[in-house]
Amino acid sequence: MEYNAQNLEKKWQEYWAKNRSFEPSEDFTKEKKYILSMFPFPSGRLHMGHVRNYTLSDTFARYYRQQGFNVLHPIGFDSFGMPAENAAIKNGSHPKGWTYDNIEYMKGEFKTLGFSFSKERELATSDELYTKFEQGFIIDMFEKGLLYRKKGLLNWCPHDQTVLANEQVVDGCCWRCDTPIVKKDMNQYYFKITEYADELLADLSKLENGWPKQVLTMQENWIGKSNGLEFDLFFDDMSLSKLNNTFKSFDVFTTRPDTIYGVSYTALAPEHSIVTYMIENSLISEEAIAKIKEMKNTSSIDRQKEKSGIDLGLHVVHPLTGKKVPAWCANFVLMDYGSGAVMAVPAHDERDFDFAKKYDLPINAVIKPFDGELESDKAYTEVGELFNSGEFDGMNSKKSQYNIIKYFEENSIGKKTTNYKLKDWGVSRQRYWGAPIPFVHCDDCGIVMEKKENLPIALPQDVEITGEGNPLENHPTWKYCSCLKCGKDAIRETDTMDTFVESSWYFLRFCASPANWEKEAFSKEQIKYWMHQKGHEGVDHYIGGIEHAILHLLYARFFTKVFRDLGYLDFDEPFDRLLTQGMVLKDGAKMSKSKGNTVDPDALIEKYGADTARLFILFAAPPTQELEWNDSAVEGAYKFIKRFFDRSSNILKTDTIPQIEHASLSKDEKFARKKVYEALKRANDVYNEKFTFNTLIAGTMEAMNALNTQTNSEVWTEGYWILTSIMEPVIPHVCWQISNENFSLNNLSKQKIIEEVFVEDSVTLGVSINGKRRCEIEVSIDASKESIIDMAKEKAAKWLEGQTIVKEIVVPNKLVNLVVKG
RNA sequence: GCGGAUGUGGUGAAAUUGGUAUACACGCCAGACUUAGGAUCUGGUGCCGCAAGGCGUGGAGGUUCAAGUCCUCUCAUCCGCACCA
Repeated sequence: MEYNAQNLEKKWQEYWAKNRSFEPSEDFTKEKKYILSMFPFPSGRLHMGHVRNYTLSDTFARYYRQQGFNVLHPIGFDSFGMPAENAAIKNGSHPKGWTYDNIEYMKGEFKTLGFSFSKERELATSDELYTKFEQGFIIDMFEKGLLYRKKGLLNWCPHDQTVLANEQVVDGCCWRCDTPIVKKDMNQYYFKITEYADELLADLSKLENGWPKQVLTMQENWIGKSNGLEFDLFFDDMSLSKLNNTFKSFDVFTTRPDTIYGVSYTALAPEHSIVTYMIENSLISEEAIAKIKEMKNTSSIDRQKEKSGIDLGLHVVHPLTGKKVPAWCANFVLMDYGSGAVMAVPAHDERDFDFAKKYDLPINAVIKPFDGELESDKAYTEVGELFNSGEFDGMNSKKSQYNIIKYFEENSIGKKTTNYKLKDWGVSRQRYWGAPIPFVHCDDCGIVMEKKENLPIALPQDVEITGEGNPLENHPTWKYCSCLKCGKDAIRETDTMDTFVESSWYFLRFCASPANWEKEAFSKEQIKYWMHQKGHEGVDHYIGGIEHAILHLLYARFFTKVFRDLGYLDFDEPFDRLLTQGMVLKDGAKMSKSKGNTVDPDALIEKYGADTARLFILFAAPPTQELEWNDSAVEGAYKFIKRFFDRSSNILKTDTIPQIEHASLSKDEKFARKKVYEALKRANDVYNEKFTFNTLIAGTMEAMNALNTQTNSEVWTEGYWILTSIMEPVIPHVCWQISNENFSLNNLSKQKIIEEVFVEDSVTLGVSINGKRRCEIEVSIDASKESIIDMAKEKAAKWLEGQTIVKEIVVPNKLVNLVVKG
């Protein structure tokens, strides 16, 4: 029979659907595996990155099913978000229609790719049922004080007309549309993720064995913990009266308390409250005010280009020396880190040095190298010996930090503090296509939570999406309601939630039995089973792109900890093992529509079939590496499958694996068996530890090549019994076909390794002289060391002439090395 | 600047973790079958050299009987963060 990918694949896809082949069991006594790939946004159709992602998770899922595990391999759609609204504006469609049409199409693509997802647990985060439970969690978090509303300076994208979280600002621009963001003062809801900063950082150590180092480092840097000294700088009398006694002091933070005696000025952020006060009360010149205002309006990128500042004409008193130190306003001081003010030590900090040089401020060195001279043309930032530092003179600067902090604490003039770069997560968005925030604003009662029995607060369908303003705000009736406390007229919150809220708990929702979907988000028992087993917590294999290293993966970790503290679950981390796949490239660049270098999965499947697409993707590179697309290599994958299918005509039909008497076989037959079982060994290694599917496939190809050198049909049959089993996770359709025709599907299960095939009566050893390979010898497996050396000497006689052998090394089964002199 | 990775044939990549470098595949070359081949099968293919032989894992050293693998220095590329006090 001819290999016809299309017919054969369709047949098995129908079979799997009809037999509910991939639904997890509700039997919680079985050992489980939870395999999850990051769910897609329903943008319209799958791209190759998706295909790679889901091929990887599918391969794990199918393998573990064969091994007898109860496997949860769900999929859903991260279906709220801006593109649906943008499409609506462009095409005059409704975001909901656009989204759900796309979902239908993409589900069809999943099917044609043969992905073994659970159909019954499919969800879209824009489903009202999903919104209902999410809003419930939001209310819980508000009650616990983990969600709050405050007015503040926010990242505003003028193009998307919405607020962005800090994590969503990339190089000062919107992560989605690349528009430079501006700061806007407005009300916004925040999750108190900073309350978990320490735990989010500390628990990274629990992930060390399962997560890529790169991701751990990125999260560590993002949280950005630093320890240091915090203290107040007090104004001198003249400054006090200049400020009308409104401010007595301000707070500064430093990680270098050892440089305290070198402080020669202090600098405030342009947004600092003292600077604002001085502007409002005209305490500095018009010219200075204009300059500070300009600093504030400069984008963060431009602000980095050159340091500039204004002398505020104020002085503070140095806490240890009592000397007067000038106070400046400087553009390099950030308002949202620490207290928005710094002590400046130009002698030992590059930024402070640049600024001091520019404005001719004093530079007081207090640390010198242990040996060598201090250079005066740059800041000395290394460890050294303290001088000009009062009672701390002569100390190691690193060690002195402890003593100086202690001195501040003992004298109640400062304290040890920890600062984080991580900010609270701003979650409200001024857009329509998102989950409404379930609160009501009452003139008398303030923010009032919606009652859980009223959930979901669903989106109105009859909206006009114009791109101007918030459609919920503009809707004629939706926002008008009555206060849930006092009954008076009230206004519904019209902001919706950041879509990252949905993706922060979807992996928990998948644990819920569809039978209880209406009733509850998930149950503790279900979560316990799927997320917690054998000392491991979380999803067993989580697979997705590195681009989520911070955003999604940090938020999901935060939610897990919050849900734990709310009593919904009892573990700390959501993902036990994380596999970050590499990008899919073509012509050396990331596949993208704008570059016009995409390959359409649908067209590929139509031409070659899903098995070919899957095989190529897994064979061309290990999962974590970039994958360079190559049309002729795709062709090669197709040819392999075809050969694999054609040669199955050598198999004898059987329901059990043939029992072969190894000793009676010919050399080629023995070799073929050895190659087959080597492939099996390698497969176990790859699926459980290494995940380098390219080598597993190469092993199968080697075994195929070896089988083809002999004609024993029992050896062929055994070979196919095993090879179709280990390849089934990779190229499922053709393997099910071959297995069904010949083995009644009995071989798609755990396979036993037979050790006797690896036992050989002779072995080829390489012979090296001084480590240089010269020739090889074939020796019997039980040959003595002496006889091996004799044989080696004989065979290598040519290279040994006139030489004295000084050392003889035999590495069993590998090589002989003769060390000579002469 | 800080942090994380990666450098192996013409190409994608292997190497049992210190033991015969380049498995497997793509490409290329030759042959067979063919009216034909962008089909199929067989063989060859690291580089230099007619050969003997020599040289080869970004570069330079080192440890070792033995180094792609370990150590030191260095170069290049990619990614992330970045005036974080």
